[in-house]
Amino acid sequence: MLDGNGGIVVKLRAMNTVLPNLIVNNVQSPGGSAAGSSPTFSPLYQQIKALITQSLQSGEWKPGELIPSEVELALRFKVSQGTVRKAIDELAADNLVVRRQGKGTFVATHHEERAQFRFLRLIPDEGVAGYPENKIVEVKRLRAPAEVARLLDIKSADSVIFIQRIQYFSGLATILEEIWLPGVLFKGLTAERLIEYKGPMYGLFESEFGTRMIRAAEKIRAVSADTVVSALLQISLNTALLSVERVSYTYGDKPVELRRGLYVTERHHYKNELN
Amino acid sequence: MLDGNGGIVVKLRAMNTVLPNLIVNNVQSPGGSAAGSSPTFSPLYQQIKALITQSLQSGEWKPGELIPSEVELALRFKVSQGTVRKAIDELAADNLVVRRQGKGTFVATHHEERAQFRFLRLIPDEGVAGYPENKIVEVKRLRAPAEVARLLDIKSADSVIFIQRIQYFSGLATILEEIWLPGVLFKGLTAERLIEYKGPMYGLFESEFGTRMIRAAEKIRAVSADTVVSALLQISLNTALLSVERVSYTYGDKPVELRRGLYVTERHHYKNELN
DNA sequence: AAGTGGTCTAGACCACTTT
DNA sequence: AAGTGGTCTAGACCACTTC
Repeated sequence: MLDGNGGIVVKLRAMNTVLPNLIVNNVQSPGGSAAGSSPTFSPLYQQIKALITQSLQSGEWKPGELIPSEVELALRFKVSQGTVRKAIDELAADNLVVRRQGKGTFVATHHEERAQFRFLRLIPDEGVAGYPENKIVEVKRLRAPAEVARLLDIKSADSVIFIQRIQYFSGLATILEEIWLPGVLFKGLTAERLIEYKGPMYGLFESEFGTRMIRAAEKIRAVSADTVVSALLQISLNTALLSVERVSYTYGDKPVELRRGLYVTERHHYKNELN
Repeated sequence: MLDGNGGIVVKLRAMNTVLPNLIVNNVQSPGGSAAGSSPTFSPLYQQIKALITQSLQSGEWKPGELIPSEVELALRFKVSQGTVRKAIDELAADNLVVRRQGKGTFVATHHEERAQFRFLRLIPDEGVAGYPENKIVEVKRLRAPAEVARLLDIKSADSVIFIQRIQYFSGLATILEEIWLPGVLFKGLTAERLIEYKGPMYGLFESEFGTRMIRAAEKIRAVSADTVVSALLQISLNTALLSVERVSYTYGDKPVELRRGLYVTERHHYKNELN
């Protein structure tokens, strides 16, 4: 059955008992346009990527930690270093890990300068971006409103945590934000924890609650400030504001945060790069 | 002087006269921490990428056309196919080319379904996105205002083309847009050309004026509709609108378009993915 | 059957960091 | 000196498209 000298060896290796869950490349009998070309095919490096992602999700390697070297992973998965390399390339492109030449590959974390502005796109028109002051207005638990439950993919009966906060840039109230989190994932989250914690909220979620946000989708609109909002942000009634609705996802494309921000854009703007 | 058997051969090849402009890896004499580690170093695949980009920019291969195969390019540049492959991988990630398995690699073009919504991020809240109707309000030539000249990196004395248009989604005025273009690059651009041309404006720019937009940076704010704007968009005075200021760039990070859009976000939203 | 991009391997050497 | 990721090569085979 040996029809090559390189590729087939790999397939046999991948088929052995060390990693029975690896799906192997389709080896179709020649000439057979056999019925149903298997739809479950996936390249080896994608399978390796999925396995590494599982280890990230399970916490085998925690945010900020060093993961095994490419050589080690290649031995572990019984594939070549090049295949592991391609898997890690994609994980790095997805911002799940960070490569550092000479040192190794690290699990990405929200506790880093470079990660700070990935989810905070409001930039001062002039000067450099600073991290805002944070004022927690309210924290409470309640049953999920229908719309919140729908977007978080939970039941309406389930408990959610609601947070309202104001962020100040250079002392000026600039962002009014309302956040909904699934209660089951953020059990010990209280106003005290939020107030005492300095640094980005996603850092807190990652370190204290084991939930890491890896991507988000935003819907942006322009709205007018009503009386409640204008009082909280200390602006005139009917001031035009950016409304930013965000759904954040963790591993497995699972939605774990719903957020609505109202941004004052007198001296700031939302920055977006189209590539 | 032969201290290896693989790598050094490549370097010698790269050093030959076929491509004198290729910068070769630093080959430092062993033991010599020689003064001034050359700061102009760049990996081979980056040099290949730059060479291919030059050919794209010069029009050797035009938008929509097939570029030479990886094997051909490898022969032409006297490097391995793998190195060409990595260069093209990055060009594909930058949306400068599109790979199609079994067919080849094509120069990206704005005349494609998939490219339509790369620069148009306003999405209907419900239903599927359709391409808007276009109404040209005004086209004129004038000397560049100071701010426009600054952003387009031209002189204030230089001529620019100003376009004002309204876009209708499902018959409703939704986007009021003002566009400034460097006069020298868009000589024959008239209201007639714009009106008769069906399809995306960037397609027209690419096909008729040889200027291809490859990326853009946007600044988004919320503003209130004044009397002029509310009349043009047929909305109430002081309606909150999205203001989207865009600078678009062509090859070599050269700014070639300035655009300001005012978006009605009653039934639409600006969609953004944070990765 | 031939040609294209896509995957996978194996091995060499380079650049950078730490010991 | 040893270990890490980064670059480059060479060759095999696979998947897809076209002739």
